[in-house]
Amino acid sequence: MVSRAESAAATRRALLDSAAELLDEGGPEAVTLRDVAARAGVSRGAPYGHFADKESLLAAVAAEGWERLSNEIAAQSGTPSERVRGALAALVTIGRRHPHHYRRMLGPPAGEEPGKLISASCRTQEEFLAIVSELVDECDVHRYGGLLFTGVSGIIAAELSGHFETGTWRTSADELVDTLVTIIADGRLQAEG
Amino acid sequence: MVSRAESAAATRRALLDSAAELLDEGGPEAVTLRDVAARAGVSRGAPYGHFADKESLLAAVAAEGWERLSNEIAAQSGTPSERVRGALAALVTIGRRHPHHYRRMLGPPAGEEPGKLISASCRTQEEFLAIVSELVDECDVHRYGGLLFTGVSGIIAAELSGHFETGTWRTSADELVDTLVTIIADGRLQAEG
DNA sequence: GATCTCATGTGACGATGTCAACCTAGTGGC
DNA sequence: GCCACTAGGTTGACATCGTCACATGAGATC
Repeated sequence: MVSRAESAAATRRALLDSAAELLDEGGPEAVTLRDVAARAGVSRGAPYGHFADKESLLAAVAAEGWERLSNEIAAQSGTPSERVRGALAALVTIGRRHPHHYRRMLGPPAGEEPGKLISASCRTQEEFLAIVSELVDECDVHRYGGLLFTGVSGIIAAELSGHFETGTWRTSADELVDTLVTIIADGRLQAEG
Repeated sequence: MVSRAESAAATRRALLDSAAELLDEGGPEAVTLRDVAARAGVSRGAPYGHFADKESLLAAVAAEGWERLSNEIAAQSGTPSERVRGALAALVTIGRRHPHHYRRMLGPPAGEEPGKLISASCRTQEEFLAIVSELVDECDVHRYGGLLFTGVSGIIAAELSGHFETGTWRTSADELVDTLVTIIADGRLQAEG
């Protein structure tokens, strides 16, 4: 026997997991509220007891992606330079392993309560800034931190859209990420031994 | 009296324009094939005579966005540095004026014939690279050109998602774009007088 | 043990993408 | 100048989907 609260929490969790799976497997158009519910073992109407609508459910999934990235960033070790590279590598990895999830994270906040997704991304970015602050001058933390994060996001987004398979750039996303980090972190102001 | 070919071409154009308008006005979820057709003055089924499906129509709209950007890039004048900044400013402007259109352009190629969208973006990026090649060493053109383009894309994408309104980065998209361009074009290798 | 309270199940409705069949007005051959 | 042809356009129909109002039943509260 399970308490009603436990049962509800389990359902909510199952809905989030099912939605994330379907998103990973078939992209946004494969995420059907009906399929999500079915995979979670509940009926069509059950999700509405936990989420306002489909977009809110997907926003919650995206928010959890930010949480995971935040944890991975916090778990980095080594020199500041290594940790910055590691944090950005975690972002890159999420983008490659879960492209649809990644796009949801970086896309426009949807659903009711868009603030939830925004604040989740904020916490992650603050986590990243904390590492950057050990690497560059105080006055440059936000400028270079923001440039690193949003720049790498753009590079990976371009990769996911196939912009490196065409031969136009004649380079790889990895090389661009490395170039960006090197220019900012190592070349521009080598604040580390 | 109009020839059949002219009429068909006009219908196709009206469909593209209507789709672009609806996309601009209400975002992707507001783009209904029925509404597009109605605004274009034709019936529900008419679009299928010109596009394989809804995604293909939106891909064609996105491709036209790349074409316009390509023209704007080609129209830049001044020093190489000014033209690079102008080209990137054109990208920024599209993102701000037509955020939904912008996201479609940079998003994953959808619909049948994804190659159409890819090749359109390629042409635009080659146009950009042509300018960059006047600014940096030959061996760095693709690396720095790609970094500039994808980096600025990411900065603007972050802005469109509200990541600069939260105070986390404590800076603006404009400053990040300027910082990136300055570091690469002016600071790193000032190949221009 | 009676009642209450939610989480969930179910029926229904409107909207939408898509297709098949039909229609119609330019088009080309005689 | 007439006629069959053809491609673009219209209409009806269908499956699917998000969403809501209502019913239901099992835990929670007294």
